[in-house]
Amino acid sequence: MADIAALAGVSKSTVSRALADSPLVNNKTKALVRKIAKEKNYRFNSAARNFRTKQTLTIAVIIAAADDVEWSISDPFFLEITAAIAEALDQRGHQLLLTRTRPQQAEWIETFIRNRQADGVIVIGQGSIHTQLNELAEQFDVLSVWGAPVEGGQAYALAGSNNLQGGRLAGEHIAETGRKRIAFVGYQDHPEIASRFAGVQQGLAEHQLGISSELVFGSLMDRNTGEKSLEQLVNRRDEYDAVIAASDMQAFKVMSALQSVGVDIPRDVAVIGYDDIPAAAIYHPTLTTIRQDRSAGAELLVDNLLKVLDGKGPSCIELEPELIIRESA
Amino acid sequence: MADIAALAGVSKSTVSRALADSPLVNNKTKALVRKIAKEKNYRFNSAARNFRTKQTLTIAVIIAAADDVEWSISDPFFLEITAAIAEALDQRGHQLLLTRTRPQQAEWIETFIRNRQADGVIVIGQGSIHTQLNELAEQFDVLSVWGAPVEGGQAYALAGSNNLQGGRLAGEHIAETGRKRIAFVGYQDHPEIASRFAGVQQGLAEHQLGISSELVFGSLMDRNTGEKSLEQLVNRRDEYDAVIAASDMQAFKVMSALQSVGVDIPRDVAVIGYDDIPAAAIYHPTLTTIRQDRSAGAELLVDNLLKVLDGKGPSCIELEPELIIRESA
DNA sequence: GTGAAAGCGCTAACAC
DNA sequence: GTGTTAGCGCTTTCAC
Repeated sequence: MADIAALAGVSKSTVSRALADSPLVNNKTKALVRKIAKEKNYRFNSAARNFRTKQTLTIAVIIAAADDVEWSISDPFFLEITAAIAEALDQRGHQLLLTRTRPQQAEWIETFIRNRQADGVIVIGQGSIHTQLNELAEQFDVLSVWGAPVEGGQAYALAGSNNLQGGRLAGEHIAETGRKRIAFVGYQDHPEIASRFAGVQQGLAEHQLGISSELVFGSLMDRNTGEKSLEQLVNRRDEYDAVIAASDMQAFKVMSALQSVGVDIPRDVAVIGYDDIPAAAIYHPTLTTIRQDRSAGAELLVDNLLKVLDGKGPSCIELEPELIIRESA
Repeated sequence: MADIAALAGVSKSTVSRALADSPLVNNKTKALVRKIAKEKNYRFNSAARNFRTKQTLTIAVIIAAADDVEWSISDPFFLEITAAIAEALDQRGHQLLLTRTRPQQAEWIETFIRNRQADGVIVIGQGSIHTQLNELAEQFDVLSVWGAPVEGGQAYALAGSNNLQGGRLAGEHIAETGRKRIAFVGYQDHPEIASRFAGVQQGLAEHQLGISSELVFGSLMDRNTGEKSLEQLVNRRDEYDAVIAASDMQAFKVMSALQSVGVDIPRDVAVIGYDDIPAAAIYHPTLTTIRQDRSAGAELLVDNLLKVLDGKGPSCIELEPELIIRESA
């Protein structure tokens, strides 16, 4: 920068201002400085700038894993929304620091912020750390979370799809296609899944249907109990004619296991998923599911965070999910 | 830091050294300083540290898209290897800056490095920008690429699975299961896919088999021609009894399309993929495929990069892929 | 409209 | 083994 200043016959300050497009500096000077900077292939040193301005224009993204549930890594939905966040951040002039999942996240997030490695943090999935996230959000206004509203509210900005409505859409659709004996698969300790389940119940109730408790199965992605749940599900295959799964990946597991024992989908059993990941359109039969819009979700997460960083209060917004009818239900 | 120094009755330098665990500083002093730092909840300012040390301990990751080929975003393999890189970097004390894909990558990468936003760059997939990558690597020794060796060699560090061998495994397996009329699906302008195809040919040749040119189809992921290729593939379904696909996602598309018109897999047509993404074990029938180890690949990419950053020459390493036999072939 | 100068928080020569 | 000091490259106040 000093070199540019010397070449242009002005001071470093003027160069700085010219490059920052400050209205203070004369247009002619500005043009000259910029021309020289371009010729000399000048690039600002962002380490110095970050240091000086005390902001990094960088946002950290964490994929929160629910304990014991292999949900995060193997599920394309989380990775896709991360990619969408990268895009949204880029459009707004920010960068994305991708971090590895860790159990003791809350403490870790704090270190992260205080170290000034990122201006803010986006957490995908509340997992089971809502309380810690809340405490953290009360100290630092830098949190934006993808998940579901929690009883008692939350101090952090929240975005998510309307899981209750999504569940209802699934329940209604299943009921409308004439199915009577419904099974549900998913990890209900998770706020989002709990809402989906509640929605399913509502949707079914509108048609005088319900889910009997023996037909509620735990997550098929659980490292410890997933196998067993799937086995039970297969064993009881005569007791239901439809399965509502909490995610597409689980729906695939259900279909594959049932198909292996000769069950025809959807003739014998209808299956419906949640997320609408790309594979949903490719599976045979193609998967009926509830679509969550990742791009819209990502933009919401980013805008929410930027608002919070700007000193505005945390918002809580839910996107409307959409029923995508395909072959499986 | 000044505060900690004052509280401990030592100088800032000593605090800096104590926290960096320098052998220069007396153990007693060190313990005292660390105790106070901990009590006061001191966190170093990484912006300042980056500025001072001229390194960020951050690595940028780019997912390179081949033009017109919707390969990157919708394919879980790329996202998974990204997650594995995050893990590998973390273990080595580095962070991962995730960047959005852009057409004019080469120029962009340069800006990136000169801005000192990252110490190095990992590019996933060479796409069609091998030449630019090479030019860049000659200027800056900060590049590590996932892909396939290119004729004439490359100036950047390269890691990838041995695609020739992977292709051969697929070809041999198909031949050994008694299939005679083989089709291939994939985008051969891509160096990795070209190698896979060559390997397939070799594997088949060992059994006096080959692929007739009418049975070589373009990528099913191509935004413009993908649909048409798939349609052709279905129309000619009586002309082949096996399909070798360049990726699992394409294999799924093939299976789904064939199943929809009543083709039984694997009885009528065997299908084999490449990657072994999680869904491969879930699809019905489960997918026979060539496994690329993402964790090993990610570690290789990171270690290669760290070596290059350390001033050592770029290495070129191929991982041995593995045939995973399941139901589809 | 421009320049001079201070200083962000840390590390690393260098001195003792 | 510890302290003193300089300085990384930039932005921004303050003075003119």
